[in-house]
Amino acid sequence: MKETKKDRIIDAAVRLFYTQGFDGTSVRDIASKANVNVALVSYHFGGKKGLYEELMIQFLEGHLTIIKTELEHVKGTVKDQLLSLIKSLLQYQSANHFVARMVHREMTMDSVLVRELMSTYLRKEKHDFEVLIHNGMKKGEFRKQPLDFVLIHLRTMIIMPFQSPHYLSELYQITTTEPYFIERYMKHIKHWIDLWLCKNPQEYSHNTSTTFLLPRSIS
Amino acid sequence: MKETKKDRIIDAAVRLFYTQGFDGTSVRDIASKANVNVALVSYHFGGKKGLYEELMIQFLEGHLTIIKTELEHVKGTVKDQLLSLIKSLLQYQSANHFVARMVHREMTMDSVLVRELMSTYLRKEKHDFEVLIHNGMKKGEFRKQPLDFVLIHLRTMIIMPFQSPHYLSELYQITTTEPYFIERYMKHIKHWIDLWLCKNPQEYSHNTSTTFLLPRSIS
Amino acid sequence: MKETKKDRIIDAAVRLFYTQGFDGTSVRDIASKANVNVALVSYHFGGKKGLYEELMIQFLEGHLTIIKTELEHVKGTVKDQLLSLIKSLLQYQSANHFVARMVHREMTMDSVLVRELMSTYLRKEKHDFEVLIHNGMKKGEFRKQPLDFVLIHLRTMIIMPFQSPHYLSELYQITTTEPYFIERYMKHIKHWIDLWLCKNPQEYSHNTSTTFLLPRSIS
Amino acid sequence: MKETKKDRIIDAAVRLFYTQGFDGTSVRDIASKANVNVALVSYHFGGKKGLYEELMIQFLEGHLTIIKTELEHVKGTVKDQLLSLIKSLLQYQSANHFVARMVHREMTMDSVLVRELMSTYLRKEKHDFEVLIHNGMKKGEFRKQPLDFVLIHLRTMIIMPFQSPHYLSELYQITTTEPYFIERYMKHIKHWIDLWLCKNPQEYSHNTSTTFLLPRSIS
DNA sequence: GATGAATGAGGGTTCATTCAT
DNA sequence: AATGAATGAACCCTCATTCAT
Repeated sequence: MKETKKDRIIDAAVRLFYTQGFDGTSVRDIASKANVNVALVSYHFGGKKGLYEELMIQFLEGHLTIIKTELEHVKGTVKDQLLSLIKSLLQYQSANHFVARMVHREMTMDSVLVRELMSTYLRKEKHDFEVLIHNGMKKGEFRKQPLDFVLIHLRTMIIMPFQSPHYLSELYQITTTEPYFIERYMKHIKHWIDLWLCKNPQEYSHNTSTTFLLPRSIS
Repeated sequence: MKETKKDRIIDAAVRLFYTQGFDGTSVRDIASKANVNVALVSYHFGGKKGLYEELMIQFLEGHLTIIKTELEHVKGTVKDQLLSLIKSLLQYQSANHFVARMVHREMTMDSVLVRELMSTYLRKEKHDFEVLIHNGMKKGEFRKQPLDFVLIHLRTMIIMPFQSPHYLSELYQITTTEPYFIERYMKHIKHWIDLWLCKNPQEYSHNTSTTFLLPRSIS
Repeated sequence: MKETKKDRIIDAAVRLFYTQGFDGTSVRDIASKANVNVALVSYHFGGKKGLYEELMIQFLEGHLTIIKTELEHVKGTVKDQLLSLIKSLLQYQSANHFVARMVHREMTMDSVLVRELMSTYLRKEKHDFEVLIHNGMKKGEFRKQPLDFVLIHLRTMIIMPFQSPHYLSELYQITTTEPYFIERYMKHIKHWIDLWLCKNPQEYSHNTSTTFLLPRSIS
Repeated sequence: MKETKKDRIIDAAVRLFYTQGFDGTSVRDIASKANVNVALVSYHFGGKKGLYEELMIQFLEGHLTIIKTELEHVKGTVKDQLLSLIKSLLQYQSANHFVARMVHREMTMDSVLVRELMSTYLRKEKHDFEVLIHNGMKKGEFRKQPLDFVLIHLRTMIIMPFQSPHYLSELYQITTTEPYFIERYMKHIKHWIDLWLCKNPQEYSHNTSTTFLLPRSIS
């Protein structure tokens, strides 16, 4: 059950890519952090780029798997399905938050790799969400409205905490990987769904335990 | 009135950093794209890093200037102020969309520079928005509610189109730099403000000219 | 038993530093003279500076080792010890005359490295000679006299032929690395010791086989 | 009577060459230390090398001038002439100790320049000393003996304090530029001349005011 | 599976100098 | 006399990868 050198490389790589990006990380950095010979990266992954792509693809495939599983197994209203799906995606990112940030950042690049991954994975993701929302409309649960900005908005909310965890922690002292964070954030998203998608929005009960007003320095 | 070599360097750098990131761009790339000697980068900016930071800081200071100017000059309801401010920020980013993406991406890094810039610029930005929203609450325009996620949500919406323009264009054929984009997107944001912040949300009139239903491939 | 590339680098470096000094020698010079890839210098020695320091330290440690060995093993009068020690040091420098000159020149610089090496190696050397001369005085072999200039004078004589071999060869056609040179020079030093240190100086028999009078061009 | 920029360059250059050597000093270092535009070095001296050579030659010509003047004007015994000459040379070097060390170090290089300067200046210097010592022998003041090592020894003593001032100050706390140093050192040299050159050596009176025995740590 | 030596390419920066002003 | 912009060459070093062991 021991950790292989290959695993050690992956661990080290994830952490370094997460912090410094792809170009900012050298194979030597990875190897030395993994306490492993430099040549081993090329041996196991066919080079730095191969390692990187493997990490990206692993993450994105897990992502798609989550979506697929959710859509197949969850019953109930479309809204329930949607909420369950979002929560799963948040948990997935939280469990892999190093890779998550790495992927989200890389996706802002203009590389051949990104273009390929977008065509392959994000297009699928987009399609699944489209179908889901569309179902909600057909069943009368959701208000009819243009889909594009809704989908984009939804995705942005799902991704944001793991794309800019640094911003949240630095300016709001919010740790996005703590288990309680997801619950709090889910309330926020639920509120958005009620307001934006649903026909008869429930009243949103404010969680008064959190910051309600401005810090003293402002008032 | 001619374009100096220093300007040419800036132009080239912005485009390359935008596409490939900081570590993915070499000074030789920049110099050759600017049709300029390599040494000139060090001469004018004290090195690649200096050039990069200068671009970041210029952008962020312009950003803050916009906010300050808006808050001082715009009259009317708080909602009007907020909408005007957001529109200005979108226009500013659109006018500098290369640098914008560059900055937004860099802000997801864990570097000393980022930490400094966050403390300096983003903290101020956060504070100004806090005051604005708080005013809206005091005057009874906005519903009272916890501020943190509202602020984060707001900022995410403002930044998103320029942080991931690639995603929008690739999957939705939306060009974020076209003038008409801002108007469309402003409607979206206005809707969010009405639903989320205001007490008596106006009815949101769907712009039926845009995609209403799913693409044919789905139905 | 073959010569490794590392050795080849050392050989080339020694010769080049000797001729052109540290700053006057480039790693490319070294690598190409050693018929070796440039990167290998950094690989084996951690860079040009590392290589340089390794050479310096190796030489100085050998130097100290000579002194220690001599002082431990040589019997007889103090004068005998002194003469034997000096001869060994001359031979050591002669055997490593490239590095010797390199080191002696570097020691005239005002660098952090030099300050460290002086504190470490030359202080020890000075101390050993002090003890030796002091012993000679206690035993009545040497005349009592202030030590400072004596030590400096002695050291200068030992070092001079290898610090300025060029001067000797250019103006006096004296090759400091020929074996016969050391014997000739030892007579000179022996004379100085007799005159300066010893109580009853022996008569100094001039070696009439060497230049006695001025060259014809003068007379 | 104001200091011209040209002078400022010379001052700065002397100090920097003295500390870091020729290759270790950049034109920018010099210009910035002199508070002067970089291009001015090329303008006034035709480049870095030109400046360097001018400094070397100025010093060596002053050196030769001293010798010439001394030999023409000083009367008395040959020994008196020699002592007066040596003292003048020490004072000259002391007055120009920055350049002195710079020149002495450069003279250990194997460059075309050095070869030329040796042929031109040091050969003359050697010749003048030869004549002087030879005169002393003819007049019966000095013992007849081979000249080569005597001349080399003499020159080494004259140069040493300014070639390795750092060694003296670091290990013996001797400041070679203090006025009193020359007087002390002259006694030492006088002693050597008495012992080595003269026929009836006077008794050497030890200056008991200086370190006589070993430091406590040794005894 | 794992390693240390070795490499060619390219990294960013500094160099001394030139030139128009 | 003096300058700031500009340059081509060279600087040292690190890069990802290969290969014999």
